[in-house]
Amino acid sequence: MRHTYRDVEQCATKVALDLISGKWKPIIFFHLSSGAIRFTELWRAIPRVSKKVLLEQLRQLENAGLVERTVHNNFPPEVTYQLTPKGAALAPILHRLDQWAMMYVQGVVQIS
Amino acid sequence: MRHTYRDVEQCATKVALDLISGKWKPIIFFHLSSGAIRFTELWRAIPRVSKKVLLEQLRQLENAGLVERTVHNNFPPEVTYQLTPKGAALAPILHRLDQWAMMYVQGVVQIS
DNA sequence: CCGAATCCTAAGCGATACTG
DNA sequence: CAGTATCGCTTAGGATTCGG
Repeated sequence: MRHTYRDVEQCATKVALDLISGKWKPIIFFHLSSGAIRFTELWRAIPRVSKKVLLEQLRQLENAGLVERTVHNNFPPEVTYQLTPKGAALAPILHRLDQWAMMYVQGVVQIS
Repeated sequence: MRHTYRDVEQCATKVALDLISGKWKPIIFFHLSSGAIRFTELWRAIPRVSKKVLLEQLRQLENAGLVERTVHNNFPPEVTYQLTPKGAALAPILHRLDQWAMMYVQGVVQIS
């Protein structure tokens, strides 16, 4: 007997994927896993993304509780972003996805 | 020294996420992990998706080599879908995402 | 039963210019 | 340096209809 979802959002996998699905979120995650980083530094590390969009993605991760935004009262302005514990808990899982993808592109996926 | 991606698509995590990001793909994955299933059976198990969209998602998974489509020469027509080994190799990773998401929605994410 | 064709809408993303 | 505002494009997804 197969299970039936009444609502799409009841699928936990989808919940997780929605949180990290965004054109630049995986890359943001990648960079933040090295530690806190300033906005402009992150922006320069990711070519071809507009500041507006990068900020949108960061806001979404922040609202999801995966990223924390810290304002340092300096001049010139300094704002850093870093992973929260929730976000960091995701890192090892994303790392496994990473490994899978590397094997995937080589067409040699066998046992995980 | 931080790494810089020249192209977004070089991010392996993004490659993987792109393959499984789609409104219904996680749910399709969930159902197919129970074994092969007929199209209409799958369609009925996922309420509120049009056949067109469900077919699109299946095609994409098929083109990605994660799902296999089998035509049985019966009448009435019978077509079943099932995970390929590549697709099945993804299952345990998705399962961990699942566990993370369940803790996430409870706000109690600690150590993975 | 399975799938293709058409039309439509909402959302994501991008380019650009501007501000404290 | 960090962020906002506006505009326009492209695409994913959905409703519906038709066909083998």
